[in-house]
Amino acid sequence: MAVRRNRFAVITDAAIELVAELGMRGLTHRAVDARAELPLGSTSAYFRTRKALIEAVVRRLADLDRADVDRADVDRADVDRADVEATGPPTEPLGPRDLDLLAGRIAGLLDQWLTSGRTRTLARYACLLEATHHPELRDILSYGTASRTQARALLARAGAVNPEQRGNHLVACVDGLLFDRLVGAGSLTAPPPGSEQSRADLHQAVRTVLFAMAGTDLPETGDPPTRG
Amino acid sequence: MAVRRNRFAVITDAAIELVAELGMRGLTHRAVDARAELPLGSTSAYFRTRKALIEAVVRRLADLDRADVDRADVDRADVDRADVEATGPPTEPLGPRDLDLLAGRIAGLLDQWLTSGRTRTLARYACLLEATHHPELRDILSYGTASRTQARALLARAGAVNPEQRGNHLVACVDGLLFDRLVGAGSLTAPPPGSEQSRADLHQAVRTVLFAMAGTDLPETGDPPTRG
DNA sequence: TATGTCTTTCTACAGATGTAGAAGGACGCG
DNA sequence: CGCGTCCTTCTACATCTGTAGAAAGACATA
Repeated sequence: MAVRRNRFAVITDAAIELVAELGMRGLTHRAVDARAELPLGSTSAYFRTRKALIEAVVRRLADLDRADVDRADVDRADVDRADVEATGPPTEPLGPRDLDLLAGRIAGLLDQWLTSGRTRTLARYACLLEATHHPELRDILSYGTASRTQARALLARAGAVNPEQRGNHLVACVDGLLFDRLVGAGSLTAPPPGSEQSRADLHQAVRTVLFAMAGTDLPETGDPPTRG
Repeated sequence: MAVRRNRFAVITDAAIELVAELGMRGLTHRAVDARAELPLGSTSAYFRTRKALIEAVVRRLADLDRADVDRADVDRADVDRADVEATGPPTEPLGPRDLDLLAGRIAGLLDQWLTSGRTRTLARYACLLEATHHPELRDILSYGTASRTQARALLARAGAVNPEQRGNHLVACVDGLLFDRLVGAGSLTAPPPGSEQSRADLHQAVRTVLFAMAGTDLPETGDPPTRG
């Protein structure tokens, strides 16, 4: 059983790499065998049909992502610790300083997904697109569920006008910023990913959106980020 | 020549449909023939290699999208006509009313891409992902170039602090909102696409982001959009 | 009408792919 | 040790796919 569980992980991880590097088209039983350095036929034995293989990949991605978001736990904990003086009840409203801190943390998570986690992020988007024509995948891929929950709670605490709606908008916008950098859409002018400048730019964007969704005026910041 | 040009359009359009419905994996020479109701082998004759076929699809998508964005021409023209009294030079700063108008227009364009243009939008995202591992595609797919230009100009006119940067952020966020609705990520709670409620929600989101990026305070609006 | 040049259609074929089942082997249990 | 069960590996095969080239047809010009 332990061996079997391990095999599952080995296979799905190799599959994720393939999807990230070659797209959904590169996801074949034999290719996974080769990538995972398993004897030919292994993947086919574990996941008899291609659909089963894809589902396994999606499941794995969903698990990994959920763990990521939960671990990051953008709101809560440290924030309360950050402004210690306001150790009120959890409904204590978030101030601009808190939002600033949160923006930084969200940007950090995104940055991680763009650098060390780039493979998984690419695979995730590929699967999201795949889920468009395979509805059963969408149920597995509870995409953004964790982040959505956090965003709503966060905005509620910040006193946003409509936390449910705004939470969705926030997640969508932040995902947009992520995707934009992922595919390097504005590659001509954009700073190289992982650079300090890229990080700062991302931070700035997240900050702006977060404050907007929270319905709070942006506080004056010492460094109006200049670029170009 | 006219015939040939027509064939190109027929083939690439059929290919786009396939990509939208089945993903990149569904894009094969023979499948395109079938979909376009052309004799078997036609697509293979026009685009000998698969790479050539993909490039043709990407090229077509880029053309169609550019035309869309240019036609929409979110800024300019009507806006100047809208507040007639301020028929100043084109550098006349945009006021909140103008931004409101523009937000509505952007939302309208997005709505169109989500309903009647859904096929093309899906295909575009598939190609964007494909461009990740085929750099040569990225050059063709000048993704968001037109919209980015418009966004920068718009924000510059609105007096944003850093139009270049903010323009990119705006486009990224708006694309995020588009993608979110496209894949129906929050499908459980989201209103059905094309509905009036969906449109209103989208409008609200765009409005918020636009004002944030323009660095302008949101004016009080009579209808604080409630949902849920 | 004969000829040459395109375009279009058809055919071939090597290799990849999805899927199923047989063969082989480890391992615990009587 | 013999046996049954599960996991693993190997093999088979029908189908699909990419790609190339031959055959057939349209069409203008001499």
